[in-house]
Amino acid sequence: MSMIMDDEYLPLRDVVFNTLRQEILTGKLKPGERLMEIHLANKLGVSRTPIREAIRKLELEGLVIMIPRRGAEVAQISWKSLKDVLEVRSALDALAIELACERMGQEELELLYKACERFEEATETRDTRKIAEADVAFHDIIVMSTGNKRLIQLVNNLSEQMYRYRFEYIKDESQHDMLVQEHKEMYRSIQCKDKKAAASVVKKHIDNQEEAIIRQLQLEKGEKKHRK
Amino acid sequence: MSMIMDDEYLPLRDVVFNTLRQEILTGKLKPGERLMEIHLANKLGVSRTPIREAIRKLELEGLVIMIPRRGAEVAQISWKSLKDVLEVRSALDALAIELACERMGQEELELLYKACERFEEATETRDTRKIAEADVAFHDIIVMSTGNKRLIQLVNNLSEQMYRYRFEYIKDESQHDMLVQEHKEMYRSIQCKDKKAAASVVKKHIDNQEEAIIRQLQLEKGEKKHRK
DNA sequence: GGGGATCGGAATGGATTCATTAAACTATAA
DNA sequence: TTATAGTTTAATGAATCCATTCCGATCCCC
Repeated sequence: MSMIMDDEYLPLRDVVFNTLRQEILTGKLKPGERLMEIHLANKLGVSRTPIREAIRKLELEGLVIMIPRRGAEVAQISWKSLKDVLEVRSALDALAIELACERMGQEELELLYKACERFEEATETRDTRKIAEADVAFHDIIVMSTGNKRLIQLVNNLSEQMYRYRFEYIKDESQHDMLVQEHKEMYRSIQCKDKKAAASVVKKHIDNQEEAIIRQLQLEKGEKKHRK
Repeated sequence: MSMIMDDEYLPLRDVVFNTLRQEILTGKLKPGERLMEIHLANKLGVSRTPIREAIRKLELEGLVIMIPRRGAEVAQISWKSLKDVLEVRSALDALAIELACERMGQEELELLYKACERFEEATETRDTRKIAEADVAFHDIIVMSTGNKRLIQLVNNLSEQMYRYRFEYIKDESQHDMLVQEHKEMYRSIQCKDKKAAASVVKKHIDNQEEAIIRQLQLEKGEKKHRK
């Protein structure tokens, strides 16, 4: 707990919030695992208060669920809840790219082009981490260009909910060409301000992700059965 | 603080959360007003802890903003932020009604019909409160019928952000006929499973709301100027 | 007389303490 | 041996306490 005062002040509760959030999203804290205040307080070297306040926020985000008089645990991710998230994301990403068609300026368009190229380069390195980052960067430019703060917040939120699966998705190299193609199509659609085309590419993009994630889930299920 | 143990247990923080939330949404707590922990604790007859935890959740919802080392205050609603919310709501409500077209069962369809009738009756009473409730009930049926928990949560959240304006909107009796018509159209579209029509009615519905709210805002601005 | 510094009050940030409750374990009886 | 009841333990809920910081007012010096 020494590297936190880097350049700006952040209340402890927010540090804890971000920490726990990351641990849940990256799978370090597994679904169903109990979040015990004292234990976390010891582990993170703070008192219970910031832990509790962080948990309240995670609760509202749906990342943890509260059981009255029992405490918090990491929310289960069911197939259904994932489908729910993807359904909403699909609509919001479509909205985002339509707005981007209207609102993206010349400089941003160039940034997007560069991000597109960088993503293609990243796929060639086969460095999963790098690919994921380039992908996020690309999508961020689109979403940010809408200038709609609420939309930005919601999309970020929803995409983070799927991070643990995204890694697996990106690992699958057979998908890479398609991903690059889809990104290029998005770029072109925005460049031409063709809202319809843009929206349909995004929806296809998310559908692909959904399929990949479902495959992933079934794979995991299989492994579990096998281990038993 | 005595009527709260009605039938089920609710942690104090959630009681406080709901209370503060209502007061903000109904305008009892005005934008910019400071939320002082001790003061609220005295007022509500609880200690600071549940107050703080409630405020954390309100912060994540965007209803209050935290100023470091200064405390919380009720978030300002700018024209821009309202437009942002409406933009997102429009997309999500459209998604909701499209899904409703696919998924709504016969019983729910009948419920929706009844809600539609009840709304029409409510407009005739001219009881603003009743009308608002009937309106909420109608939309709730649609959103709930999607079965998408995340979508339900988000739409509820976003609509509540506009409650203070909605009252004013509903007061305007010249709009009532149009509202009733739009509700009927929504019902029919869902009944025929006509997704396109449904989505376009919803978008029109929200556009109307936006206009009404803008009128309302300008009115308030005028009043303010006048009072000066 | 004006500007700056210092002191005081007040509010938040965080920790500790106390009470309540629920779950688990053990012991006893059938 | 199993089931039930009682006890114990551990974790959350809530309140109080201490430290830090910030804003404002007053006072002193230029």
